[in-house]
Amino acid sequence: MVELSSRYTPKDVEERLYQQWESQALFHAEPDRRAPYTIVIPPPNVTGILHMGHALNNTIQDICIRFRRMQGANALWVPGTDHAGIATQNVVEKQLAKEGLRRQDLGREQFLQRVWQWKEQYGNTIIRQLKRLGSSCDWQRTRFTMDEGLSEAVAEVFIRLYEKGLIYRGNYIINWCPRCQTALSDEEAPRKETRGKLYYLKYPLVQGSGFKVQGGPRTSNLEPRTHVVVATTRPETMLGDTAVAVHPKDKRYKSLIGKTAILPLVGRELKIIADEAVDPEFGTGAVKVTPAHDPVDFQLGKTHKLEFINVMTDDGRMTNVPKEYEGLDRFECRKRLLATLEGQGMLEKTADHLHAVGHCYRCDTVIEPRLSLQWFVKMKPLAQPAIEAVKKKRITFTPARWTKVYLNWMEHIQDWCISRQIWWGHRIPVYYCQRCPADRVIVSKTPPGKCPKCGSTNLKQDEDVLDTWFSSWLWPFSTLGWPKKSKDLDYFYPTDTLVTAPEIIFFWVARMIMAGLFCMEDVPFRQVYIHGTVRDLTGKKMSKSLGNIIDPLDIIGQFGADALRYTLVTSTAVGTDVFISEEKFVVGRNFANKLWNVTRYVLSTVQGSRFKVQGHPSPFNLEPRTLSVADRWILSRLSHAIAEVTKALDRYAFNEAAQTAYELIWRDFCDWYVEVSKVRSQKSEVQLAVLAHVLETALRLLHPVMPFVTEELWQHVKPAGSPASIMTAPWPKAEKRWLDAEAEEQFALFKAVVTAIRNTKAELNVPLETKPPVQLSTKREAVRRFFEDQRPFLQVLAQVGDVTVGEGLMKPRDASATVVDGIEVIVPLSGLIDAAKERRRIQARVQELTEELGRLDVRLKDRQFTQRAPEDVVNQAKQRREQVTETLQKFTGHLQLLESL
RNA sequence: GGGCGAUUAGCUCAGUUGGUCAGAGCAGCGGAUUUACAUUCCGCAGGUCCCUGGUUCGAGCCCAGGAUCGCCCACCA
Repeated sequence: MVELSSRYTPKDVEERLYQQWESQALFHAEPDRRAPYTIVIPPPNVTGILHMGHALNNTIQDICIRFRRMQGANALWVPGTDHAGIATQNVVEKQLAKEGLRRQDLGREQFLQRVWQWKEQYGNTIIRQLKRLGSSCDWQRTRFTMDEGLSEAVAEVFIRLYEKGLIYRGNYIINWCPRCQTALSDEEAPRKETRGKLYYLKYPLVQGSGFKVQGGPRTSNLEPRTHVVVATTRPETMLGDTAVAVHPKDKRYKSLIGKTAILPLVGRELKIIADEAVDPEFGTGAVKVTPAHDPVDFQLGKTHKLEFINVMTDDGRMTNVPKEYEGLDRFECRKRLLATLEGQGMLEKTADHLHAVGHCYRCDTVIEPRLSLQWFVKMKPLAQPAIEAVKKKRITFTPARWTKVYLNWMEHIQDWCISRQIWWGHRIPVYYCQRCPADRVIVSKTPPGKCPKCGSTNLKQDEDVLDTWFSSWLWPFSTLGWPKKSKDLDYFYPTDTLVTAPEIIFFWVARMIMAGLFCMEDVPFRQVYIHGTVRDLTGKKMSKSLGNIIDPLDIIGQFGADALRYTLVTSTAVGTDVFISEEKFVVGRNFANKLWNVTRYVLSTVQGSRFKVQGHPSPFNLEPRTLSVADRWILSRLSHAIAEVTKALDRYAFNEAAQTAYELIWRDFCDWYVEVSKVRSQKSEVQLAVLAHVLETALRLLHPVMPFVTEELWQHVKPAGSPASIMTAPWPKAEKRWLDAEAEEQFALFKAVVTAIRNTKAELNVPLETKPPVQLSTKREAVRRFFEDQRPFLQVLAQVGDVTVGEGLMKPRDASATVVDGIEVIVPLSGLIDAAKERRRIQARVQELTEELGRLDVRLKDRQFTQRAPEDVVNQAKQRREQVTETLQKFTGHLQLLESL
């Protein structure tokens, strides 16, 4: 606890607190008698640094967990990182490259040592940043997907799946990244709309295959057909073509079926086959078939027993091709090949073509679909129960629309390629006996001593490692001890809430559900909240390549983590995207500052009184009779706010929760209650109690959103017998007995009258210190009595002199009168304003404005300006012109009024 | 080719089941400085709630159609 200075300095407060929180293990949770509440943190990539997406994600989770913790739940939030196989390996390889080394130079073992070294040194960055953000994770439980226990879980689930026949190895077309030189799952190879070309290639027909065409491509109409034209976006793959396919019902090609074409440049004979898979509408209706490099062609190859010719190496160079192309990069080969074909007149035409091309999600290299021997997980049997679980609402999505997205993906799920040709990761627990046939595999958690079949000790482990997600999908239970039995697992599983971004639904959410049901026979969590994407003000996703990143750590440095959290959370309605700019964080900072200062004020009023703010009894029992209307009003507002914030947090409406707390604290408490309180006798213990109580409660109410400032301030105002930290203080209860419709109505009336008087004074530029007498006229007797009571408050808040309350009061000729809620507010004006002085002031201002208007007019009439200057500059000038005109009119009105006085 | 979301004040956005919902913040403008807070206070917003129909006593809010923008999914080479 520190002395509260006049300036709020989030940096100092936050720095101190977050280190305290960490060392005191305040967020540690063990199974006990309380109801558990568990939240699953998406383990961030170990190479990652905190970006806005993380900041939003973790702020939301932290709000949830702090909210539940205060509600008395045994709240557990297990933090950690995943090993991010490809990304981490890339990082370390880059490091090596600076030393002129490749990973192969070190060898597998040494390379892995380097990666571990790197992990020890840098892998903690994001964890540290999450702490700085205020995340109240159980840091003692921090896990890493390569930890011993989690690794065991990976091997265990591999074996279980294998034994159930759900893991298999086979040659299929997979997504290959030639840069990372590994296979990728479909999810890791997102498709991007790409402007490409569609090349129309002529494949000559073997003599005797030619014939007259009926309505084929126009060029060959009525001529003896000498060739068939195929269209392709990846011409280089033609070197691996082993057939040409057409649709069986396509009249244009009917008589070509069974004939033979010649592959240009190579000279290979290609059978012309018929298959329903061919779309007669696309291209020429004839398609080249490259079974080793395209998923559809692969299928064709299988059905028609074609040859599979792989024409590319692991790094995307050509192989098994004519000499002049051997060893060329795939795109270089494409260029040269097209040039040659064109020279030979074999390139019929080139058309622009928009298509979706897979890109590596780690390095953005264009994916090469390629035939390769890999391990796969059979997904359909795993997906079925996962679909059921969601359909039966054992898991619910918020917003609900994501349910459909999830179900749609699950229903069309493809098998999952899980082997990766990298070194950093969980090595596949499979061994091959060198003496037995190659397809004989031994699946084992630990290296088997000898082949169970032939007894040979010459065994070799599979070289590949597993997809990182193959360990992440076990996170909800592997972090709690699975496959071992544990108290934690019994107590905390299934967990309650998962908070994540939409792009993670397929990668992780869906797979966790499948893994949970498979391994634990229960869902891993009950609610999934999908928040939005963080975007800049133009709606673009924040990304390094666009250069529109706002660094959360930067914001924390400038405005504080509380400000960051507040602004992020108020900028997003349930499940909508978050649009932010740097200025928006000022709002959060100002709010923290406001809290700081109002606390200072409350503490200062108490000083010297018998009332003790810190340690005052709570819940306090006040006699309703002793409360003023303002007291009753603010207590009522407080109760409403508590109910609303609680309800909002229950339904993930974080923006509404934050907004409600903001309105209560700033608009109601600071702007009105505190101001009113200044009028009353400082010795009023009732008032001091209300001030302290409302402030203290509001701090608790806001704590999940702004943990640092609320913790610090709460230490100064907490009631006797409170816990050491606001984090474990009870969540505020909405006291029904404080709900007070009458007080709310009366105080609203009071505010309306004050505002009306302020308006009148402001309109006429009555100096603040001038206190005009005011008459309030109304027929309602109760209202008259009320204002009689409120006279002193009215005088201070509206800065007025005598207040006359009556019925049917006469309005003097030179008085201003406004009616609010049936009350006529009469402010006599004569003698209030030094008319001459005011007239001079206004005239001077009018002159200034007139001159400015003149300048603007000249400018706007200048064609050079209006036509050549940037549009927004011109618009700005126009806008300014309107403003000036408006202001001038206002002043003219004032002048007229002054004349009439 | 499917699916989803958005369209409300100059800007960024709220508006839970249709009836004080036409709002907030920022920007702008006019004013205030012996103040808990200038990271402040007071006052000022007339915006066809994208368009067109429909349901209803009544619609930003429900329905149908359309427009614009954005996102996701899909093996048309």
